[in-house]
Amino acid sequence: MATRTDALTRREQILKEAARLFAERGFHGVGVDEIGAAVGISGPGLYRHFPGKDAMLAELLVGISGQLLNGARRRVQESDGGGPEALLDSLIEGHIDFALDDRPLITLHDRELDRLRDSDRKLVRQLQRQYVELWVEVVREVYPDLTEPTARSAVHSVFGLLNSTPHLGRAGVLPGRGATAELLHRMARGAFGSAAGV
Amino acid sequence: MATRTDALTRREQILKEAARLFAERGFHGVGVDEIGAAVGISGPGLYRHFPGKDAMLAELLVGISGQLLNGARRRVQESDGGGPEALLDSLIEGHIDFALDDRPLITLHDRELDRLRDSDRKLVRQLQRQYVELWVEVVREVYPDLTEPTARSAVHSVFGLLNSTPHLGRAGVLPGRGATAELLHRMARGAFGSAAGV
DNA sequence: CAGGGAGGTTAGCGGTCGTTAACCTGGAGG
DNA sequence: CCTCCAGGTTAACGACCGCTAACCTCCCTG
Repeated sequence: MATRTDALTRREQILKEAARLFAERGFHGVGVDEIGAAVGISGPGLYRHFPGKDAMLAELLVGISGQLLNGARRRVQESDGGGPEALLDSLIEGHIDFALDDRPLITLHDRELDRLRDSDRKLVRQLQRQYVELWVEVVREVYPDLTEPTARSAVHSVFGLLNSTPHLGRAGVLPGRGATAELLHRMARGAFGSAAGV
Repeated sequence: MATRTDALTRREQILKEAARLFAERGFHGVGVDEIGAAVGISGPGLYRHFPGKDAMLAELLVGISGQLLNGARRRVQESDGGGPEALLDSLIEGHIDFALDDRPLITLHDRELDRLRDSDRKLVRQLQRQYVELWVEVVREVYPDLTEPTARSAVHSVFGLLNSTPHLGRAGVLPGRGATAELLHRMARGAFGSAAGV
């Protein structure tokens, strides 16, 4: 998942620090000078890499949505034989990995969407919708009693549950990463099960 | 829950509209002129009611946290006899009512906390912590196998689930309010149950 | 009926922020 | 060795925004 070598491109450095700062203080709460300072250059030097501040946010949000969707599609394709239960577990696992490893991005994901230009926002929304629909299909295979609207609501709610990781202790004080992942996984399955008749 | 009559005070109007705007575009993304326009006065007229823009956000966030905590405490006191299961159901119900009826406030609640002055932020955090601890105690009575850190993580996660309502269809297209509340309630209970051994 | 405060108004100041302009510099390539 | 460009720098502009100042006008009260 890294670029080519282990070192980050200046461009990737900028995106990473911008994501962190946007998540911490909000898009409007961070100045370009701060972003520049975070990567060791100052202020307008950023404009050698991005056409503007908006473009950084757009690239981050489109990247997040695309990454989630692509990961889910890959899991669907690699799941021949395991059955829908195993596939749902795989989707949950993938989402949890993302939520635990890229907390700032998860935060941005549903917080700063409205700051995008119309075209970018529509693209992100489309990617998000496809991701949701993919989940809805799998969930309804596992729990056939769920109607489609109910399944969709349930999926959104489980996303809320899984995306709660930024609120779990600023430093991962509580249990270790593995235990947290397991807990979230069990709770997600339990929530889906209770959404259906079970 | 209204003031004295049915009509809102100018001050309450302002708070309500400010909450909506802050939730939609973020604290820094809304200007005082817009807030004023939303209540029919323009710009600096707001300063007859609040010492500054920050004060509006502070009052909103402190109000939210206090309202949640007080509601929960009331439910605890009124629950003599029902047993912990009924009490947990009552807490869940109260939180769902709040999440469904005051979506903008729920959004603000965990999004703009960092924009507060230190003292206000500490107050809000303290109220939030008390609210969480109250839940943790009740949850551990219902599911004694849960360790305290696990129960706390589970509570945060269930909050994430319940607070997902802003993402469920901008207009309540899907099921009706009652059905949504029921669904969220079942999912929350299922999530707690699966967090414990069940 | 005088007067005064509550609750508006508009004009404008001061600071911040995104962006552009103009300039500099080290290192790769012919 | 000259050139040139990628990737910086600082200065500065223009817009916007929070807030204050100064002023106006009802309406309530003694």
